[in-house]
Formats: sequence, C-alpha cells, structure tokens
Amino acid sequence: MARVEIGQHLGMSPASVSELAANLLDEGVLVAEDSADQGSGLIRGRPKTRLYFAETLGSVVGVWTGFNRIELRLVDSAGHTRASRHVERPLRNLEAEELMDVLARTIAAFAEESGARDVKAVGLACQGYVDTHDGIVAWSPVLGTRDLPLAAGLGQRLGKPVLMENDASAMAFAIAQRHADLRSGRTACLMVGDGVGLGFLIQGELYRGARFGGSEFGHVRLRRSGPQCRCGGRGCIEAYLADYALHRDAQLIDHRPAPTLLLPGEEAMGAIVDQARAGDPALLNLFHAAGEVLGDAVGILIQTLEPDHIVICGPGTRAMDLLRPSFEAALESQTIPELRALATIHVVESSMDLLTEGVVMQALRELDLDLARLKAA
Amino acid sequence: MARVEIGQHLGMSPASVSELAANLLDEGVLVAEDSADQGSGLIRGRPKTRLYFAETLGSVVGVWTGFNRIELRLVDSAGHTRASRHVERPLRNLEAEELMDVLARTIAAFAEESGARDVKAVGLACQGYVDTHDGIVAWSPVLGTRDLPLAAGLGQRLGKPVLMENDASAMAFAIAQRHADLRSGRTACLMVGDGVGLGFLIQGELYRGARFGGSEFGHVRLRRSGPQCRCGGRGCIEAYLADYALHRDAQLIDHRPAPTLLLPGEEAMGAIVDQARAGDPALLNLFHAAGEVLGDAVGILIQTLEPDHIVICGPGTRAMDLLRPSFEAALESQTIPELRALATIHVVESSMDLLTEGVVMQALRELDLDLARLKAA
DNA sequence: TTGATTTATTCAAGCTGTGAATAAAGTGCG
DNA sequence: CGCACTTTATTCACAGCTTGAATAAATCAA
Repeated sequence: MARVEIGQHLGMSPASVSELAANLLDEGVLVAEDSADQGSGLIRGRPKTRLYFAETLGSVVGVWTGFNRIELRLVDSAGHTRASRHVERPLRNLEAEELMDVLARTIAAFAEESGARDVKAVGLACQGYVDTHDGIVAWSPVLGTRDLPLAAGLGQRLGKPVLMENDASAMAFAIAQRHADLRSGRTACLMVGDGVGLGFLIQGELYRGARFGGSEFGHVRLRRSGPQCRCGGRGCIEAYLADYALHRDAQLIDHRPAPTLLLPGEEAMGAIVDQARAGDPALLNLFHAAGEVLGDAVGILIQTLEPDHIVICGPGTRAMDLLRPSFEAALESQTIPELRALATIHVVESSMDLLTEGVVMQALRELDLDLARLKAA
Repeated sequence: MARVEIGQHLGMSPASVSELAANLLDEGVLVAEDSADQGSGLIRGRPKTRLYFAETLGSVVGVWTGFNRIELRLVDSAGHTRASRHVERPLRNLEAEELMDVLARTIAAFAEESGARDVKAVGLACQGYVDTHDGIVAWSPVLGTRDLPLAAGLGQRLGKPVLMENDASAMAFAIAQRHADLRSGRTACLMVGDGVGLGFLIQGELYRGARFGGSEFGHVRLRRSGPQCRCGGRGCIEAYLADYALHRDAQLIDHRPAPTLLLPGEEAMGAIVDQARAGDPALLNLFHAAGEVLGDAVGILIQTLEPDHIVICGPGTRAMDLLRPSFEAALESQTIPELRALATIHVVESSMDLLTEGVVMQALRELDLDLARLKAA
C-alpha cells in the first residue's frame, strides 16, 4: 500500500504517515517498493511507492490439529506462505506429555525441513473449548485430556511463544481477511466439517466470550432427543451436520458397525455425497435432516445476533446442494422476514488449509498488540 | 464524584481532570459540591469536593409504550427523576397518524403537568423491531402499523429530538447502570414480561445488530410445533413465557374463551401464579413448560455468546419459584459444565418502571455522543 | 521543455495530556 | 494555638503527536 492510501484508510494526514513510515523504514520493519518495477503508465502524477512488510523479520508457524491430521504452514513477516504440509497422525489416544512431545517434534521438524531458522511464534488452532488467553484446551473432541495447558507445554518445548485459537474463529478470521466486505458490521461464520463451530466477528474483530475463543455454537441442542454427540449430549447441531455424524449415520443405514466417531476423510465423505446425489433415499433423508438443522441454526443466529453477513464454510459445504432445500425451508419458518432480509448468506467453500492462514494472521495480530502494550508500558 | 476519583476511573492525571473540570464548571455543565455540607470528619487531608451535573441544563422524558399502558418519566440533567406516572391507554387499534397524535399529546401533557419547560429530548422504548438509528418501528406487537417512522413523527409534533430503543435493551441498560459488575464483560439480559426480549451488553455498551436494537431473541423458535406466538410463528420462546401466553393458556385450561393476546395486567397474572402455588396441576404444568423453555433459552445464550452474566428480569420473575426446577434441569441438560460455570445467573425483579430510566439514560448518552460528534466536526 | 498532476517530505504551529511543584483545606497532637 | 501531616486541587512548563501549508520529487502530456 502506498502512503497516501494508508492515510486515507486510517484517517490520518499524509504528513503523519510519512513520519511514521520513515521510522519503520529505518527500523527495517517496512521496505519501500522498488520504483523500477512499476510499468503501468496510464496515471499521471508522481507514482506511488508502495510499502511492504519486510520478509526478514522472522516467521510464524500456523498449526491446526484435527482428529487424525495436523496441518502446518510457515509464513514470513511479509505474509507470504513459505511452506505448508499436513501430517496424518491421530492424537486422540495420547497422554498429555506424549501429545505435547509429538506436536512439538512435528512442528520443529516442519520448521527445520522448511529451512526456517527465524520462527518467532507458533499459532495453534483446534476444535473445542480453547482458552485463548491462558492457552489452555479445556475440552476438545480431538484430544483425550481435559484442561490441557497446551500453549505453556509447547512453548516450553519449542522455546517460543505459542498462541492458541479455536478453529472456527481462526477460519472466520481468515475468510474475513480475504473478503473486505465481511470486515464491516457483524459476521457470523459457521464452519461445518469435522465438527461445527462458530466464529463471530464484529467490525472484523473476533468476538471473545467470557473465557473461551468465542462461541461453542455447535453444541447447542436443537432436538430434545436427537442423535448422540461427541460432547456427550444429544441432538446438538454438530450431531447432525458434522462429517463424523453423517458418516456414522450413513454406516448405520448400511447396517455396518458404526466407526467410533473418527473423522472419515474426504474420500469417504465424497462417496456418501455421491450416493445421495444418485438418489439414495435413506441418505437423502440424512441430508434433509442436516439441512433442516442448519436452517434452524442460522435462524437462531439471525434472531439472536442480527448479523450483516452469515458465512457457511468448511468442508461440509461440499454437500450444500443436498442441504439447501430443507435449509431454506427451515430458515424461512424460523425467522422473521424483516430480520432475514438484513443478513446476506454466503457459502464459502474453504478447506482446512485456509484455517492455518487464519491462525497465523491472528497470531501476528496478537503479537503486534502485545508489542504495542509492551511499548506503552 | 471528586476529581481524583474521576482521574483514577478514566486513567487520566489529576492535572487533566482539573483542567477539563474547570472548563465544564465555567460552561455550567458541572457544579461543585458545597464544601459546607460534608461533615464526616474521619479522613485526614484536604477533603474532596465532589462534582455533579448541573440540574438546570434541561430535562429528558423517557417513555415506554406497552400493550395497554404508557409509562412516563421526567429526569433532569443531574439525573434526578422529577416526575413519573403511567397512563392506561391501548394503542393497538389506532391508525398511524392518530397513534402519534395520542402519544405526542400524552407526552406533552405529562411534561406540562410536571412543570418541565426545558425538555430537551424524548426517549421512547417499545417492544418489537425498533430501528434505533432511523427511529422506525418495523414491527411491534404493541402497534397496529408496520414500518412506522415514530421518531420522526413524534419529533415533528413535539419539536424535540426523539430517540428510540428496544424495550429489552433499555431495561438491560438500566439494570447495568445500577449494578457496576454487570458493566464489565458480557451481560445478557433476558426480560420476561409482556413479551420476551434480550438486551446484550458488551463492556456496558449495548450490542447493536445490523439494523434493529439488538436481538429479537424472544422469537427464536424452540419447539417445532409449539403454541401460537404474536409474531405469527409457533413455538417461539415468547409463546411460552410471556404474560399474554401464560394467561391465554391458563384461560384455555378453564375452557374460557381465550382473550386475544391482550396484556393481562399484574392482578390477573398474580391470581394465576397464586393458583399454581396452591397446587393446581394444570397450571403447574404450564409453568413447568415455561421454565423448561427458559432453561433452553438461557442455554442457547450460554453456548452462543458465552456471557459473564445472565440477568433474568422483568415482571415474569414473579413466578421464578415456579419456573426454577424445570429451568435448572433444562439448563443443565442443554449446556456444557465448563461453559455453564462461566456465567453467573442473576434474577432481578424489575418493573417496567425501571425501563423508562434506561430509556432516559440511553437517550442522554446518545445526545452526548451526538454533541461530541458535532463538536469534532 | 514546460505545465499539469499526483505523491512524498519538511517544518513550524497547535493541541492534549503529564510530571513536578505549589497551594489549599482539612485532621491530630502537644 | 500552632505545627506537622495528609490528601486534594491547581498551575505551569514541557514533551509528544498530529496537522496544514509549503516545498520537493517524480512522472505524463503536449
């Protein structure tokens, strides 16, 4: 971005921006665009020299731990992804210490093989009740242990600050960074996949609950005696919509023994969706019920939060065509037209890959704020 | 408050406070305490001179329009209530113009008889979808008309600015002003009475939805084929908990013709509650179902917003003893212990009288902000 | 080459808020 | 009564931040 644009954006005078930019350029935080590589000679006037973050200020690793997969991403200080990969590794049955050892080794190995010798921080997202402030995972379907001080444990092992985030919040943040219009007003971002989570943004900032990342919306009970959920309850939103639930119920239809809530993987889910699209009535019923729950869920969000935007994202969007009819019917019967009209509903097909981007950006943000606080004190 | 205290509160140096206070004292906005009327001679040091808002800067009228009642309150610029009263008057069947005439006359007459010649603004709260920004009532069970530009209409008739608010938001604000601990963190204030509304506060500030005051939580549908609601839907929270609903269902039990959703009034509701307390099984069932809905509703709030405080208030708290058993059972089965433990639940018995206080305070706040914006521009 | 146009920098000036010093207004004790 | 002590309020010079105006810089168009 050029200095003038920054000024307009922040409501500051060009003079102030210039002054501040000069400092940051001196410190090496920013680098100025090389004026040579501009070209485009259609605008008159002195061409703007864009400012970028330096690439050499260190990098950040973003991690997502799923049920049997770890996603990793390395991002430098300019925001470029330097490397990314995923590791198949179930974590569920590990003891606390072992779990943290495995995670720390995985992260360290990834940084090593990516040639990153300047990792300044690690951002880690997972499902469940994540205390972002203290870095504790109170409960997660992914982990076997309760109240795990994951940030501290990993931080000690890696010798770097570790920042934690709920995975739906991280995804919401990532999506909002990509779509500017989602950063104004209120955006409720419902992530459907491994589980169901909600990231809620007010003016582009993540809403924070009393302790945990934000909202544990996936475990709102919508049907009094619905199917079993991983949280121990019944009839939660997740118990209808999450991959594990759809997969389990599909297996039950075939009279095969239900697998124990394991994350099925994209191929298995794809097969189920294809079979339903081909007209399998029992599977269509499943998606019909799931769509209805999704409609009710979005309806509750609309009536309660009155958001400007609702984003449905995550791997679960793969079956949006199957969900949509009952989704829309339920939404319509659940909400009042005046309110429904206020919220635009976006369906964003996003993979868990995007999530690590959100973790990194959120971690960078937090680090910046920490730095600012430190400077102020 | 004394100058030092203001400084501590705002994180400013005493020097700055002194300077600013001097200006405001000059302008007559503040008045200093008369040092004579202090007494209490147990603290050493120079005694603090408290600063108050002047009483002579004009007054504000706060109004609440219920189903068949109008509550009015006159508050001076120091925050003292100068007069308050209520008028029995159904507004439901009036045409838009007539309705605004009646309201304007009622407000003007109240101000007149209270001897207020310096009314600077009017704050008006009512149920339903209130566009606080544009002062439009999109829909209200209290009014017969849709999309009524009430603020503009009344403003024109009274020659003063009229600020609108959703009634549950106003109540939430009033309660938070009285209890300092509710002003930090997130407070969800569920008002049960004429209808069911939610006022949500973040750090003492009212949460604002995309267009309307905040949340239309009363019309979340909890039971797919529940009783009829005033909004036209079925199974809304309101359709179980609101006075009109309880009254209607109680009448149905007695095989009397159900009155058409009119607000029953305190005596009629008291009679129903007494009869239930005496052990009437059918009525106990009614309260049992209502308590269960209340528990589910609070559960959804906890899972979605993760508030620090939940306040149950309004006339509906009169039957809290009858609601509590099923309320607590439902809440427990609906929420996860970790989250439930974060929120403290307060039951605040509050009458609609308190509501007008909230309207006035919110109106004053808005006026202050408007002034500040004007000064800045 | 000159003028037009837009971007960036410099600089003096204004505003805000702060620490230090000082004044003010009491209490408590000999 | 006067003196030490304590806490509150005010004054004032000063530092920091931001800004408008003036100026310089970098390009295009004719």
